[in-house]
Order: sequence, then structure tokens, then C-alpha cells
Amino acid sequence: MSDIRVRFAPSPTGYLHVGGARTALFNWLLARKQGGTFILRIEDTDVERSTQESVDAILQGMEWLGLDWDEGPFYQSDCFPLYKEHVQKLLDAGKAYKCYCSSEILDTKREQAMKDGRKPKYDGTCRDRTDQPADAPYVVRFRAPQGGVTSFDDLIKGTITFPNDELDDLIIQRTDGTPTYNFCVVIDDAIMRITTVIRGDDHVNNTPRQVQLYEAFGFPVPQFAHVPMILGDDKTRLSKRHGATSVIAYRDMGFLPEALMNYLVRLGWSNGDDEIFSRAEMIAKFDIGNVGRSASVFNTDKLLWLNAHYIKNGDPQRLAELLVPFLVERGIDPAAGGPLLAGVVKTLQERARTMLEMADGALFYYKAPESYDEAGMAKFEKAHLQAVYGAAAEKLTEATATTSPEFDAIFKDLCTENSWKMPQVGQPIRLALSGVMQAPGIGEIVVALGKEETVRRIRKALEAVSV
RNA sequence: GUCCCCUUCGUCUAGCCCGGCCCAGGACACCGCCCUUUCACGGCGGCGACACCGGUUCAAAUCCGGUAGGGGACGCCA
Repeated sequence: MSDIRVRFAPSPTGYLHVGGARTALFNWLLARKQGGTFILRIEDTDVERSTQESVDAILQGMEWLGLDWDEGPFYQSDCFPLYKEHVQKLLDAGKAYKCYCSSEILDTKREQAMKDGRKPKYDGTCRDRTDQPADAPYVVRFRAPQGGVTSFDDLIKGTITFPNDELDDLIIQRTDGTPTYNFCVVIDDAIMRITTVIRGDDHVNNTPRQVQLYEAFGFPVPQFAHVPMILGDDKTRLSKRHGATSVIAYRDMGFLPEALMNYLVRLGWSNGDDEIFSRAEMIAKFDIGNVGRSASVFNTDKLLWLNAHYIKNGDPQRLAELLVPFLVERGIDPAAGGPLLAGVVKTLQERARTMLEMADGALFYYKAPESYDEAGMAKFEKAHLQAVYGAAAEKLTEATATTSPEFDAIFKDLCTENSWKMPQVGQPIRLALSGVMQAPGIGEIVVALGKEETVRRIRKALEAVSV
């Protein structure tokens, strides 16, 4: 048991997207590997944009992935008094000051600076102001050190140094008295005794300010690890316009949580040439130091490949349970009759890349074909089809045909007795049973369907070709 | 614009810290062949990259410098 403490701190302004999920995963992995503590904290200081729905969506996403936390969820909105108290401390120590500049003035100054090609930063108007306008609204700003540099060692990117003159006096408390993000993270991470801050690298620019805040309070500065972003296929920041980014959307598209986890862990991190990682393996092998420094592109093809792998090797019983909602969506209730779902799943495991594909492939088991693939039927003479169906129906009726070897024997007999070639028998039967040309092995289908239903479908096909 | 970061096959990456084993390895995708009663699975093979320029060195993907390109940040959002 180590005393490493990490946290995942999403802001509840939307669902859990894959980028956030990966950040959560890396935190979780580090905690689990080292026997540390993984804390979930909801950063909802922006009351305007935070919603309960988002909180629920985030928790749902984490639960689906199996990212369990040890403490929390804590809500920053519950801690306002604590932040206030710390703002006051800084004020009392002269390390923060009240600023009466209106946001309008600030905005115009910022625009002007951008236009002039200067870095837009607070000009320090109120930094040394001595008068205290009585009722004027104000924000509280941190009195950032001037001159010199602030640097920190990043576990992933190495040492990063910022000239202090690039940093301005950031607002730590808004006009309405609420604290701002950069201030809250520091207080929270310090109070929760976070030892390692793992977050997206869009935060590196915030880090020096936070370090200064830690130092102003005399808090120990945690270690930082900034993980690179996940990009869309056009190499820009992943967003809705790249398609699905929500973790739950992947579930609904028929992805397995272990596949998404495996994909995410390999995005930006690697362990030699290994591609497949079980939970236990990723925990055992994960090393934050092996995380790459550059952004990576989200590639659905590879995710699909991993998903296929986990479907192929999954437990049929569990897959069957996961498949039910997809079937119900297609108007089929496997519990209402028809072949045993786990048996159906077995015939589809090597063919489906997603549960959605599997559901589509499973439809014919529960709904006898009403029509037959025309191109497929057209390959055979009508008389041949009639002969095959007639002979097959007769032979199967006599047989037990409840196992695959049994069916194979019948199948072979049909071929030899009539001197037919395998495809001449196989394809017509496949058509009769599934209606389509691409389906699982006929033996598998027959076993799943059972003798009676098989015979029924062949007779139905016989009728169809006899009119 | 300013600051910070990044740069190996189309994509994910190994190798880089500790130069030679790398005319750069694996995986996905793609192409071909084999297996096969369909589709898939699987097997085998192919295509394909060290951003660029200079320097250091007997030797550089690996070290140093510069250039270019990309991303991020610059908010009383997080």
C-alpha cells in the first residue's frame, strides 16, 4: 500500500468523452498499480454550466468502464466556504488584492493587446491601488511573483519552465464571490493530499500559476503528468463533429467496455509490442513514464479490431445478456421462444465486430426468412433447388440432427447419394435457413435452430421454389 | 501575435535517456495467396516512416543547433 493519491476531476458540462475517459483510466491505473487511492471530484464551480444530468452521465460512463473510485464523488460546489476562507488568507497576507476593473474594460484591453501582437495579460491597474471604493464590485486577484521563472517537472513531458512575466495576476474570486477553477484545484488537491496530478495537457499553461499558488500557501507541490490530447482523423481536437466521442455512445454502438479500455490504454501508451491487455495486465504493466509526449489520432478501425477480438474470445453467456437490448430494439424478444441465445451467440462470435452487428446477424434465428436473396437463388436451377430441398427435408425428418457431426454426416450423404458438390447443397440450404448468402456455418445454424425448425424452413423454401 | 508543447509507415506505436545489434520492429487498415459448403476466423506474404537543414562522431532515428509544420494556452470556462 503506497500513499499515492490521484484524482479524476471532470467538470459536469457534458457526458464523459473518450479523452476524459482515458485521463480517468491513467489515474485509475496508477492508483491500482501502486495500491494508492483514486478520488473522483466533480468540478462544478461554474454553477451556470454544470448540470446534474452531466454528473449522472459521467458516473454512468465510469461505471460502464469499470473505473471504480475509492473516495468521492466530491463536489466543489460544497466547498465554497473553504475556498472563501483561503481567499481571505491570501488577502490578509497581502498575496492577493481586490481588483475593481470591470470585465468590459478588461475585454477591450485584451482585444487591443491581441491586435497589437502583445500577449493579453492583466496590466496590474489595481495591483498597488490603495483606495478601496466602498460599494464597487470587485474580483480578487492573486499577486503573482514578478521576474524570475516558475518551473515544474512533468512526469511525461519533463521539465517545463515559464518566465514569470508571462503570467499575470489571475482572478481567484469572481465578482459574485465564487472562486475560480485555478484556485479551487489547488486548494482541493492540497486538502485531498493529491500526490500526482494526471490531466490533459491543455492544462500545462495553468500549471505554473497553480505552482505559484501552492507556494503562496506553503502547500507541497504535487507531481504533474500531462497526457497528450486525443485528435480526430483530421488531426484537430476531437469533437462531436468527428462522430461519437461519448463513452456511452460506444456502448450503444455495441462496443465492449474491455475493448474500449484496451484501445484507450494503448492510445499514447505502450508496452513494447503488446496490443492486448486484460485489466490485470494493464494494471501490472502500466507506467506513466511510458506515456508518449505527442497527441494521437482516434482510430475507429483499431477499436473495431479490438472489439472483435473480445467478442471472439468472450463468454457466450455474458455476450448473450449484452445482446438482448440490441435484439429488443429490433423487435425481437429472445426469451419468447426460438433458439437459446447463448448458442446463437456462439455461431456469431467470429463474425461480428460489434454487438450491433451480432444482433443483425442473429435476427434470422428468431424470424424465419420471408424472402430469399435473389442473386443467391438465381445461381441454381429451379429443379435442382427442388431436388435439394426435397431430399434434405426427407433426410432430416428421419434423423435426429441435434449435433453438428450428425448434421455433417447427413450433409455428406446428401452429396454422395445424389452426386452433388458441396456448394450445390450448402448454398441452397443456407438460403432456406437464413435467407441470405452470408451466414454462419450450416451445421451451426441447424444445431441452433433445432431439427423441427430446420425442416420447417426447408419445406417453406421448397414451396417457394415450387410455385 | 506572445508563450508552452509536439514531430518514426495512412493510423496507434517500438527504438531515442545509455549513438553502432535499425538500409528502423510490431499492430490496425489496405493488397495478394492459402484454408474454406457462404461470410468471417485463421495462416503466409506484400505495400509503407526516422519533417527538413546543418553540426559533433569512425558511426546518428538516437547527441547539439537552426528551420518548417502541427497542437495547446492566453476567460470573472474548466
